[in-house]
Amino acid sequence: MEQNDITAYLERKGVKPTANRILVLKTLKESDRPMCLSDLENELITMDKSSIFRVLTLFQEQEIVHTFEDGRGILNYELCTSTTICNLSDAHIHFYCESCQKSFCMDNIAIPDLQLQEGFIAHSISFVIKGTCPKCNKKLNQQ
Amino acid sequence: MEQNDITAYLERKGVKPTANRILVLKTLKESDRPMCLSDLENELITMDKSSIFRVLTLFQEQEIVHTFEDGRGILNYELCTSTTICNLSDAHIHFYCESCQKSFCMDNIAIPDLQLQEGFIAHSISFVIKGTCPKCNKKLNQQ
DNA sequence: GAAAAGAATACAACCCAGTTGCATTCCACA
DNA sequence: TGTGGAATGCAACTGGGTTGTATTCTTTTC
Repeated sequence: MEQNDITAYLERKGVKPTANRILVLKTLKESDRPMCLSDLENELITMDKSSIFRVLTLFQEQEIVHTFEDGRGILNYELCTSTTICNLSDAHIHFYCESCQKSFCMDNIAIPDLQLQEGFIAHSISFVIKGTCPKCNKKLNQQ
Repeated sequence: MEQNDITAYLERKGVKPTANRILVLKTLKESDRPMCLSDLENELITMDKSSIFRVLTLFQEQEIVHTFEDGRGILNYELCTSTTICNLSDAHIHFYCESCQKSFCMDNIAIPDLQLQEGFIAHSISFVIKGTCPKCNKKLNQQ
């Protein structure tokens, strides 16, 4: 994605496109997997942790990213890919690899209708499967 | 549940039934909901946090309790109700109330078969629905 | 029944992800 | 070009979880 596109996208979302915000959005876009705060810290050595955090918080408010907890209880950030992705209806499942500590999107697994007990009202869901990813399974098998 | 039953249960699980361990197990048994470390801290003022933690760790190893993260990324402890509850096959969904910060078991909602992508191997699952519980919804409606 | 060995516990300190206060810098607009 | 508000960096804090270690308790052995 071009710098111009990123700028335009931020503006469309009502966010002033500062250098840092462009940087964070670009990094998230270029990553094929969700990232946590420390992932971004390691990637963006020019930015302070608190600045990254505030950008991510803003992005969340403007529904540019959404979050979920991986298997360790650590927040992961992921770009919203459509206007509706943040809604309950099309939330998706994440996979957390206990070997390499990375999170993956399981876009292809649909979450079935869940019939909650009387009185419970759902706002969001967080479905995480923990295990080992293909790469790590391969490595483990070779040993 | 009687003290004797608790003692016997611990012994059956290969755990020496010390006063603290009996206390923790009793507290968990008497709670109708999963508890986190600080819940137990507040309840068991005679016990140190680290002691509770070590008892819970031991209970986990002996499959007396299992854990899951609630919506805040905080570990919750819950008694294993059968010999198989800790397996992937009969894991269940939890509900986290964002209003009162309590976790609930949704025993009655079965988790459907999940077809993972090639190469991924699941060890455990953690499905949490966030929202508001019946009690809080009632309160909110009255306002 | 006392001493020795080992397990359980309390206390204190630490780790780390997340968060906040505040001073400084940047930038748009007058 | 000066000014006000937004954005940022730095430092410090919070809270859940965890660990090292000294002390206490329990069990074993003689």
